[in-house]
Amino acid sequence: MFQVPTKTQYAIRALVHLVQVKTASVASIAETERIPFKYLEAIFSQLKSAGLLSADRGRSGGYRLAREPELILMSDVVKATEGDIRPVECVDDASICTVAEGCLPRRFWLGLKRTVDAYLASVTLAEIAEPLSPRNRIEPSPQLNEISIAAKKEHHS
Amino acid sequence: MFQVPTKTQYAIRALVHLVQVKTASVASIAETERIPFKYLEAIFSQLKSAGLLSADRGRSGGYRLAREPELILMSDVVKATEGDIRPVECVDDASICTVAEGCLPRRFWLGLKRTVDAYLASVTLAEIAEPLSPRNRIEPSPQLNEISIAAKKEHHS
DNA sequence: AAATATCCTACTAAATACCTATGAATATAG
DNA sequence: CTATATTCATAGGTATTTAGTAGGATATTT
Repeated sequence: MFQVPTKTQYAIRALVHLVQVKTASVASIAETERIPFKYLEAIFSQLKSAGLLSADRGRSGGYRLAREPELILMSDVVKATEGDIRPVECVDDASICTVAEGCLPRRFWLGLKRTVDAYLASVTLAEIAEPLSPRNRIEPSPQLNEISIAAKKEHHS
Repeated sequence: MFQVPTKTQYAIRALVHLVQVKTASVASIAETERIPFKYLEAIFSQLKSAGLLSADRGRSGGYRLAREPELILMSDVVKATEGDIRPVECVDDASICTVAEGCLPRRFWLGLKRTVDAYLASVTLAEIAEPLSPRNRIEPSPQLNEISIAAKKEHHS
């Protein structure tokens, strides 16, 4: 479950590359990142449509980030390569939920969606692309979880 | 992304049913829950292997929960129907990560996995199967998120 | 004009999700 | 003890999604 498609993994690798290199052609990125050229071309097309990349055609053209990596959330990236996060159909369209039972399952799935969304939106491309210094923080998630669990326990008693 | 397979959705619906009915045959559950009979049979086989269900063969046999619904976590269910949560190969096997760059992406995916795991483990089957009273709480996730986001902001400043 | 890019459309291949079929093993009710 | 109702085991089969290819048109710089 929750296997992240290679498409999205490729997208992230390529974006990280672009953070460091500023601007590059699909061909060069595909080569150094070992990503199938034509596939990456298609992926970049999507990322551009989503407003994450800008492109210049022609000789010495190439792709570059459309805005600062600090302003690119990982949720933006995921939303660009795959669609919206929709764990179950009925989270959009409640009318499907004709099985009665007040649909607590639905609320469960909604909660999952919110949780994932929140996590993805809590990390920026800049954080992921940070130069490989031995002590870089970016520990948003472990703490996030500790807190969540603690909060849950509290609420329960 | 994160489309939850119908298999898991079926599993949950069927388990909820079993919470209320105590014991039932696959056929009866399949009919009332509108789940393909043979498919549900296969799913129950998995759930039994995972230790979530017990079964009695023969004429008035059927399935029942192997333990109290309060002790069945949704993470157990998901783990039973699909495997472990493995957003990216390298979260298990770090040796794949030969692309250098200290692999901050890997930490990002790990964080996602932890977040999802924590959420799934924070809800029990009992909570989802609660009788349909107008005011049943079970708001673990919305609050959980508010807190998380608040905490994140705090941490940021 | 030649070279090097992005861009566009269509296709194939592999994997996965979803479901069906057949029948054996087992227990119970009558 | 036999008919029946159940779980259990194995082997398919179809449809959808994911992953990747192919070929070329279009734009821009040198």
